[in-house]
Amino acid sequence: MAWSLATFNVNGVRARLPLLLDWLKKAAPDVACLQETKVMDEDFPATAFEDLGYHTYFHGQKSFNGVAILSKSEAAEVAQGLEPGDGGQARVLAARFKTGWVVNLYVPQGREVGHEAWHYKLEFLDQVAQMLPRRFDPQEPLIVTGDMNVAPSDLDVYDPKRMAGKVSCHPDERAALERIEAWGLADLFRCHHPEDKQFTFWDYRLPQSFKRDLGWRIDLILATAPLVKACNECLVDTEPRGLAKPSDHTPVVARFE
Amino acid sequence: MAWSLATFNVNGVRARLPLLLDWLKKAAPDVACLQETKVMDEDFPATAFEDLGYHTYFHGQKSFNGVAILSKSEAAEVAQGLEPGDGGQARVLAARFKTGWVVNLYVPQGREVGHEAWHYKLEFLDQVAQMLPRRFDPQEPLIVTGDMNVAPSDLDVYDPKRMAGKVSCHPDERAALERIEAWGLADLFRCHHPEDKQFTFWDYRLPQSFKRDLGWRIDLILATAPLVKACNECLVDTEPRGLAKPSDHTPVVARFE
DNA sequence: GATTCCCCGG
DNA sequence: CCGGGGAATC
Repeated sequence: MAWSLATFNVNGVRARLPLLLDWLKKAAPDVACLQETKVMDEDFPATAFEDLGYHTYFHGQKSFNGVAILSKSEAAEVAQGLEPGDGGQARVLAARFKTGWVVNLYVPQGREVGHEAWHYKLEFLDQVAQMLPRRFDPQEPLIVTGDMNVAPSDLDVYDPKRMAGKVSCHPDERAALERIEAWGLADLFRCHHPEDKQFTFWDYRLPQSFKRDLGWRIDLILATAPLVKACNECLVDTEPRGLAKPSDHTPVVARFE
Repeated sequence: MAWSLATFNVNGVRARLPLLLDWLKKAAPDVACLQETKVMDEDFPATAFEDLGYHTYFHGQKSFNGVAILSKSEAAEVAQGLEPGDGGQARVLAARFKTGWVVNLYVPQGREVGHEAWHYKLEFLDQVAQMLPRRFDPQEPLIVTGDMNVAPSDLDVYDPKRMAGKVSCHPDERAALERIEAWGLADLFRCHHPEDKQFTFWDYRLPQSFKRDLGWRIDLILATAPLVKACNECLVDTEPRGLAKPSDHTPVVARFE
């Protein structure tokens, strides 16, 4: 049976609620992975999503970070956080459905290369790489998705020369992402669009960044072999970024047969 | 020639802009006196009002207070502040039109009876009372309007027993307002509606205050004899308080022949 | 530029 | 409850 999954860094679920609900009604993904919900669990607007027929799973904290999974079908199992730990930050939420496990990540942004936050980012990516073989099997259906805060290649940034060696484009970050993929995950968007310069994030601070398409592709849907095979489409839905009061990110959607 | 004047404590011009523009289009007062604009002069959204055919006069400060006068006709003279002074707070703006002077006041709220801010409120009212005979003639057309933060009588509060002696209902505040009126000003709403319990302000903090009509009449239009005579209507326009994202106040409108 | 929280003031 | 402002983060 066909199904679809989306990832969307909403930059505040509460601030994004009207836009997000409209988008869910239209796009109707079976599973939606949200990042940067920026809300404590007791304040998560669960009923708004339940009204649209979604089960809601969320792992938040005050002010920052926060991840959620919305799903039309109920999860058989849910897991929060990373082993051995993710520094008390709400950045990882996984849920098991009939279609397999879905791991939703909000990878640290890292501030600047060399900054303490950047070392934490590399450590975080490394912990993801270590967690995968411990908990999963690359032969089984698995999605690892979210805001990776890494542009996998120079095709994935608007100005690779200017960004070379900078945060999100640094070789150490790319190597860390490649180690995650090397275990047995493929970047679905890139599988289906090997040449496309298509972004998922446009910085608010860059004037007219979206209009001028000065962006980054850092929101990824990675999948193990069975789901790579089953995936018949993976696209960036650029519309929500163009609406009023947008997130700085836009959703990525994958469809499976 | 017939004309109309309105007073409206907007509680933030910028936050109230859509509602305010809609209301101005509908009600189309020739003169609108705004209080609590809460904006510095360089950030006053003048063009939005100019697009509706208003001249704009404003006297603001950062964060608090702030008064403005919008007028379909140009002012011949404009004066800010009180003599000898109003403590550096932007609470007074006067403008002279062909129809006479209009003095727009945002009287201090006073926090609590006995509080330093309350003494400042009494002092402010006293300064208004002293300024009137110094600058104006009660035989000439003059409007003194705005948020007086005083309910003139027990008819002007939802629960006079509970409010007796409290801020906005204290005898000293009422006496100060009466001294202002005694010089030669009449409360136009009360002239036209001697018995009506009609409010202009409903506190956000009281649950359902507007729905349950738990309010105060503290926004007044006072006029000298020639304009009392010319006034054929004075009403509270209750509609804006019922809309989405309302101010805690609603406009009062007077019409003159 | 746009979140969030926390403070002040009504 | 809601406005504005300031700090921190991305």
